[in-house]
Amino acid sequence: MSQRIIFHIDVNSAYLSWEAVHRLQHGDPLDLRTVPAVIGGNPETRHGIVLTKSIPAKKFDIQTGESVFSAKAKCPKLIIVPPNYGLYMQCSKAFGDILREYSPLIEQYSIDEYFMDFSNMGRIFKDPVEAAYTIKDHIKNELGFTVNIGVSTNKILAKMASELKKPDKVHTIFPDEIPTKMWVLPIEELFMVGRATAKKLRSRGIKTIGDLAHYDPKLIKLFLKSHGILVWNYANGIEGNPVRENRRPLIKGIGNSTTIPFDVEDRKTAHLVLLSLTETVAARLRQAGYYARLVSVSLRTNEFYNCSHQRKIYSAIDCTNAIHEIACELFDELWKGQPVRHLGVRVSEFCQNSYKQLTLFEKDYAKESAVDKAVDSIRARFGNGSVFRSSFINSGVRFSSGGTIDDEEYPMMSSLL
DNA sequence: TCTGGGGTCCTAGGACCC
DNA sequence: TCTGGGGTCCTAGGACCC
Repeated sequence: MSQRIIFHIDVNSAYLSWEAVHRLQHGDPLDLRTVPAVIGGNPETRHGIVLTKSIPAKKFDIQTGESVFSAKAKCPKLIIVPPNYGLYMQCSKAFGDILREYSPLIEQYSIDEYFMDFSNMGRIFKDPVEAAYTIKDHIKNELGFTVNIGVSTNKILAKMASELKKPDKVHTIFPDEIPTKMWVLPIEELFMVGRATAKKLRSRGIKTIGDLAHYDPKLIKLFLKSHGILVWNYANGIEGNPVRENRRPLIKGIGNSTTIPFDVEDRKTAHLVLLSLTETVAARLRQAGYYARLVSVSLRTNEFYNCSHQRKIYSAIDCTNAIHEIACELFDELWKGQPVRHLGVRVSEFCQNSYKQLTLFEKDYAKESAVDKAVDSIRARFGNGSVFRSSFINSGVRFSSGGTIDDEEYPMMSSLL
């Protein structure tokens, strides 16, 4: 088999670039990419973290994930723009459509990243690096935002290459370039080495990707288990997964969680928040055509203590009330009376059919299911706010929170590339 | 002082059974 | 009463990604 050629295409400061282009197109004279700016949530509703920063903002040492408050302290003139996920979905799709003109084999990896298999394009494009420049410029000219393209022989090397100098660049990390381009980088830069792993590696004197690559893999496995083998292979550029066309993604779980604008101190309000979370979870579950056998509730206190509780159910369910009832029981078992900052509901362990045969002590949700079906179709036609439960009126809790159900879902990445 | 939300995968410990 | 392993299932929590 001949050598593969893989591209990784990554939008530079995606959310911020997309917002900048959107504003320019609507007559705003300011290009957000040229000034210190971030996409960030609203601190007043306790959603205040930085999601994406401009390159000028980066010069003030503003980090993704830090609080808007501290980012502002680093740069008082910082412009803060709220996220607009609908816009991002549109940009992501337009971006993918251009890529499809260059190779039929592309895989969306996240909202702003694609892999492309360029192995069999040799007849049309003489030099893959030249082709990468063409694609990069095509996207810039047609859509107005810039990308980095990494070119190599597998996904991990292509992905590492696209992370090198930004923005608007094409880089290669071919196997013979690993020592000069990848091994010199600090260990934190390696894909799948996060804070915890970096700390463990550094405590053993492993400071660069090269240090890890040369370390005895048996010793790495002793203290990092299977994850150690994964990152050791990545450090050596070893990875062989194919670029897969996005088939209907096999979803493993559906969840919805929210930081509540105020601390919840009573059961009743907590149950209402759980209902608003369950509404979207259950609707998405039904839309996917699944029934769930596991319900989980997660909780964060005002002191940032996290805990969760889950229950396996022996007849799979998809009905809002059934899921909500279990979520409330789980919450009541979990909650020790602390002020609650954040709540989450998640369903998983899917199957295609529910067993209609009721076991002893189980409720028949047939009527509720009929109501769910009717409400789903009304919301599909008239919008999510067209029907909601009266219990939310004057409660201070929003009737629906989290992801909408009509948005096209984009695939989630896994650690396996 | 402030610290989001959506996922996936892995591990450890306990229950239970043979 | 005290002593084993091995296997599966369930639950909680942690690590990582964007």
